[in-house]
Amino acid sequence: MLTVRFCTAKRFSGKRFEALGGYREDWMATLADVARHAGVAASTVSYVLSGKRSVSEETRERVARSIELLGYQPHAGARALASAKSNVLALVMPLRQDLYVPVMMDIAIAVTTTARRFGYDVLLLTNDEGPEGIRRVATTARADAVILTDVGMQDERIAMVRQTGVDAVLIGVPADSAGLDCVDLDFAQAGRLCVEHLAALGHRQVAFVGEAQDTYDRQIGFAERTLGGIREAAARAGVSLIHRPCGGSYEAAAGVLARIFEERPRTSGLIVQNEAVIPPLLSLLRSTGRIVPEDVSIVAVCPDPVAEQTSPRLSSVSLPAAELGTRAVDLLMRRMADGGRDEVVLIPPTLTVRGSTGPAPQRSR
Amino acid sequence: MLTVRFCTAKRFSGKRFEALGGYREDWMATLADVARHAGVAASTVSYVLSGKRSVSEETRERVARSIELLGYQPHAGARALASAKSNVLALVMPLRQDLYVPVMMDIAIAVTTTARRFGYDVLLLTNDEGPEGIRRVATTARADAVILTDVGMQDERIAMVRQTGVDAVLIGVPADSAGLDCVDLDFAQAGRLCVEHLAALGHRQVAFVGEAQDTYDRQIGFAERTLGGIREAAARAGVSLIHRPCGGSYEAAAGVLARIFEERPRTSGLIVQNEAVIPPLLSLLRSTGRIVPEDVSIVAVCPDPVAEQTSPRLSSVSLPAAELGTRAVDLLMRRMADGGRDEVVLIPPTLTVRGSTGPAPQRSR
DNA sequence: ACATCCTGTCGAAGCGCTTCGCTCTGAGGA
DNA sequence: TCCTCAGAGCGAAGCGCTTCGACAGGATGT
Repeated sequence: MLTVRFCTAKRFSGKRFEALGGYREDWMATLADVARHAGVAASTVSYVLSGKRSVSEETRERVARSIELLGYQPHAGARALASAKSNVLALVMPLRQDLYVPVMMDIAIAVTTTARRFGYDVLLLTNDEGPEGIRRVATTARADAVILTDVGMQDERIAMVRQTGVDAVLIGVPADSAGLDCVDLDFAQAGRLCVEHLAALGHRQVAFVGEAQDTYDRQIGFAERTLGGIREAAARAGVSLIHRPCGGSYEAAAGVLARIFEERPRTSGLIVQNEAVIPPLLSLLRSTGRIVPEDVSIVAVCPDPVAEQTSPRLSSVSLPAAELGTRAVDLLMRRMADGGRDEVVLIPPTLTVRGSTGPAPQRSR
Repeated sequence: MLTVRFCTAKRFSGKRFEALGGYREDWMATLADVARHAGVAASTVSYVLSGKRSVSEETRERVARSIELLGYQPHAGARALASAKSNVLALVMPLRQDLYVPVMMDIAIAVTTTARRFGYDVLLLTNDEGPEGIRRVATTARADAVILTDVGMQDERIAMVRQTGVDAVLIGVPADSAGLDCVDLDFAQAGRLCVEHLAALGHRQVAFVGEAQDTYDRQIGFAERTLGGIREAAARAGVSLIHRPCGGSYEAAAGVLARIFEERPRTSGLIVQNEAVIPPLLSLLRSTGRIVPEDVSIVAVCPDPVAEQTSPRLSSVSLPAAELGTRAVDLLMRRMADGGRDEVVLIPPTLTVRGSTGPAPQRSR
């Protein structure tokens, strides 16, 4: 086998370096070195690498051997400069770190691994740079495209995307999605599924423990859509519904829960969206003597692992975070290749029945 | 005010472009354009930007105006090529996504925002590329340095760091840290604090509910060190200790807890490290009729927000995830500037007493 | 008075890669 | 037989920026 002889992070080569003083242990082969070693022109090596022109089988192999032997790796910056493509995409993470952390994490990981499959690397942007981060990354050609997460109905980042004309895919759907590619779970349908499931089990009084109030204030799309779907299905199924936003703390959950049963003691079905609330909620129900699912049924909208980590396991509509990330990258790649379809991809939700839902208790209770 | 006239993500300029056909709405100013507009040499503009040579106040202002007017942004790739510095650092995320997700997230966010302050962007690497990802990113000059998280006592990525000679900082401390900069919470001390706190409250039988068994199998540093600290302090304080690894699921927690009280019914103090276990644990204690802290005291090693989201709030040694990220970047910047000090920075832990710990119950119980 | 040192600026070379246009061969069609 | 054309390879120009050496001219030291 041939072995890599030199391969280090510091690149030293070229005239500038040789003029400076010569040999170094840590030396990086350049395309020119490969060409020289293989006895061909630099352009030929480039064509071998890119496949953009045909190269005879023979030279291709010779070049490949030289590449291997010299441990050649193309310089990303030089490539970006010459080809006007950085092969990097930027992932913009949400404003608040407190919310749906596991979801964001899954998205980030899925985006990164999927991007790699297409030869792209992922640059992480936090929102403390604001929309300017998008401009910066786009105009300095640090990234070729961006993926936005945690998209609000009105999102200032969208204006920046439009202004710079950078290719983008949103995870989440804004009010005006004209000219944009978006992907999201069909939260309205998710909401409907929850209600229909409870209704089918005979529950007539349902409470929706939603996201924190400020999520609604900021008009984050998925929260509004879920609520919409729930309301619609409740009306259709003749289920009486109350909606209570709820922060992630134990106290918030306690307050909300108390108020729900105070106002409507007959409440037998709970729909939960804010995953942080789930542990407190279960704990509170238990300590107030309500058995799940005999007395109260719970259905959640959350990632499957979360639903499976409680006791009893939660019936839930799963939030396929990884799929969102993967699909976003797919859309982005297609957009960069063929141009955008300005498509809104809504992933159809599925409800998995686990141990937290059962028939509504008899009236005689 | 002067306004930016052209500013888009697509860059079109230079001879290659003009030869190709001329004017486009979306046009990007280059350094040469700025120079021409300001009536100076390109190098002068460069020096204005970098400050590496003195430029008269007058020309500096003229150049600044031109930059503003043309909406000039330097091309990252060109910079990287010419200066042999990408101004990017790579953050390598852990193998498993299941563990300490909020911690990783905080680290990622802290690293990103801190890096920005130094003019660096952050590239996200997942471990499914393995150590090769580090090589790739280093040898293609996509990143100037790397930050490793979730470092094991024996970590194959370290060999790659040594081999490529890329600047690196580890979050976590490996068995052999020679030639490396590391930063971590002083987990041994954290463990000691937990034991000492319980001992001071009179607890004589303590159980350590640790990380999942495979975390110990993989010899992740922090898990071993915590255990070490706990053992040492227990021996010193005359506290009798058992250690039970515990996965994150409800069932695992139930099993471990049951076994603990079976083996040693007098157990009155619990130390918890795996934050996923906390909600199930509290829930189980309640349902088996043990009151916290009257019957059982709990002290956790976890991020403050986690400790504050339960009822009762947990006395805990805080895991300063954000600080780890910030410090890692600081170390890295210093390393790139002055060379490495090969330093292991251990952040001194602090224990915050909250509602979950109290005096040990009387023997007569 | 001279050699010497800054300061501020310029021009040119260079970073490592892609891509365009050209040349040369040999095969195939008319 | 002549022309065409695809295949294979080369050379050079170019991407947009940094940096080195040079140089003009004024200030400084002796």
